[in-house]
Amino acid sequence: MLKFDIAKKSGLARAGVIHTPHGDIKTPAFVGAATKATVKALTMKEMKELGSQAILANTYHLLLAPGTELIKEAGGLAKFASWDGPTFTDSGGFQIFSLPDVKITENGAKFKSIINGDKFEMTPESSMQAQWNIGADIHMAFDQLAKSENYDDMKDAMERTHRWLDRCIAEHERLKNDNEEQYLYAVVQGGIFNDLRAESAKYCASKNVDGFGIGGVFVVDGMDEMLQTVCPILPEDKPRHLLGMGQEPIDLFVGAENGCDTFDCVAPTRMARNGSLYTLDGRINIKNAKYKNDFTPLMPECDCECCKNYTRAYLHHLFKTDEITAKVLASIHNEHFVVSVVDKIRESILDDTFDEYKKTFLLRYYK
RNA sequence: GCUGGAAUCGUCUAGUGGCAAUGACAAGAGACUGUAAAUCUCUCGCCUUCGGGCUUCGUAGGUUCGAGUCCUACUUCCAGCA
Repeated sequence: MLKFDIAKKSGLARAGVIHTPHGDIKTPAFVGAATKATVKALTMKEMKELGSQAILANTYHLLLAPGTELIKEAGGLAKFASWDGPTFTDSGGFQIFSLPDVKITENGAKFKSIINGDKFEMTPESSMQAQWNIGADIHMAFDQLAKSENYDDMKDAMERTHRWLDRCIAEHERLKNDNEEQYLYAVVQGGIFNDLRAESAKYCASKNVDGFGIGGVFVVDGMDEMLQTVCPILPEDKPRHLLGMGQEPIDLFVGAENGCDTFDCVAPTRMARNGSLYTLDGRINIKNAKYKNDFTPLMPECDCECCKNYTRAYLHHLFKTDEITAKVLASIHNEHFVVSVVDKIRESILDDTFDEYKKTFLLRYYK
């Protein structure tokens, strides 16, 4: 069983430590999205230096390239990517949601390769096998994230996710080896319907898993209420990962406040590549003409490599001339921004100043 | 000096009788939440009560119902010959 120590609780919120075979994660923590075993535009050294504690890769993408057997041969994801720290893998369930032409059957989901168009099927069993090959510390159960706002469709997807969870657990147990430690999170679904969310949380809570992912969240309007439904049902002594949330700082506050321990999101690095950068006063588009002559740091209060050494005018120039360094510096900043926001949330839980920090931060950011 | 060729939005470019005029880049702005994303969308002559109105394709004339497109002259540039 994955070891998770809670150091401090405050309402539903908690600060703790997840002990993985590749190291500890002090929670709440923001996990970097390393979909194809790399955080886009950043080296693992830069990820360490900006304060990232863990990364999350994607099973579907690594299955297509370079293949999960190769990652196993390389010694596992962390070694392959030269990441000295904890790792997660997402199951490929999100691709059911995001890719076109996905066919879902009871057995699994039929995908088309985005690389060469080859058709293949991913099942709960094959996702587990792939994740064991990849060798991340924490695996996600193969789930179905549905698009629908129709209750019956959502219920179908949730129930299938539950049946798939049982198959994931069985396959995970079968693949367990006494010499290896890899852990499985069940994923709570239910979309925008709180009664389904509650049902899914109860189902997942009843299973012998190491933690929980909460999925399909960004389709929800009012995450607060949904988390207040789900988290109290989940066992307190196991970690919870809020899948895919973190573009908006408020999501990190609301997530942590309601008992989520880890987060991942592609938005900070994607937005960085597109020139949308976080500051304490909200996001700015550094490509805008008004930054051409702005010789101040992107965010004076920030201690990342980008903000300590470069000006907005310089970043503006790098973006306008389409220099690779623009994306590197912007990614360092945005990733550092969300990582440090969550780190400060942790500190504020530990010293009982969460409410104050949340209020001050959000008031300024969304003024 | 002679003989050809060329001049279209900031730049390059499409266009050979019905055109406010093609495409690319540049410029201006927006989007992005378990990454098919170094991507995508919108604007890009002026005005508009969004119906439309007005002024445009080196300059000046001409032919025509109608000209960026045809004719004449001029200006500038390019190539070849002197």
